[in-house]
Amino acid sequence: MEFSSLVFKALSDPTRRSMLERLRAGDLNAGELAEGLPMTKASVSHHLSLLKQAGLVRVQRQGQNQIYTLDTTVFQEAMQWLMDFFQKDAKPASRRPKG
Amino acid sequence: MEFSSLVFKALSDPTRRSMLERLRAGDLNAGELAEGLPMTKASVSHHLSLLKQAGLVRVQRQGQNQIYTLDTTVFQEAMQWLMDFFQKDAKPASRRPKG
DNA sequence: ACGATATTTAGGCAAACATCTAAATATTAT
DNA sequence: ATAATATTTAGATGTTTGCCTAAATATCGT
Repeated sequence: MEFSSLVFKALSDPTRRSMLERLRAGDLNAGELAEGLPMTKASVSHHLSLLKQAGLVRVQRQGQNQIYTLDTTVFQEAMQWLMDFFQKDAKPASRRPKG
Repeated sequence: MEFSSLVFKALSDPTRRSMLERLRAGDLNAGELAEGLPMTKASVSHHLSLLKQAGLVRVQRQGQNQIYTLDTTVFQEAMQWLMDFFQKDAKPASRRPKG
């Protein structure tokens, strides 16, 4: 699946957005991310997998825990796509390193 | 469905993103938006309906045609949500560069 | 009003999604 | 090696999505 589709699809679910928002305050492991959510840890794991696929989070094992961290690079790319809609004439898409 | 979910879900489909990108160059009617797309006009209409629901486009009849226009307000709101992930106001993430 | 054109709505179908339970994997402690 | 803990993966199920064809609606030109 296309990269942008993966990202926006990942962002289209309220559970996943809530997870991302909680990660703003600092890294959390899978169990912590599952706390307070009205679903099983298996389901949370599935959501995390989608966020990871989209590149919105990175994960790193620390003992028995998997620690999730925001990866803001992709946020920036999504933002850039949206921002382009405010430039009147430019041709769309085609991510390039700003030049 | 939640507003943000509607918006990101609308953006998560490549056909719909392509439509939005084409609308950047100027308003188009449904038929023009359907041109070159590998699907029926009925399917295009369905996509347009989702974009409209998300508030990403406005529509206005002109004779037999329905003219679609970008509505950048919602783009701005989505962008704001993404942008908040770069504000350092929250407690800084405890990230180790590598281990 | 009638027929042509533009577009949407309705009904149906296969694929994808969100969720669950159960089982598997990875790590730590004994 | 075994048990306990943390997390993911697999399999199942109901819902949603994206597409189609066929039918309905809206407008225009005659």
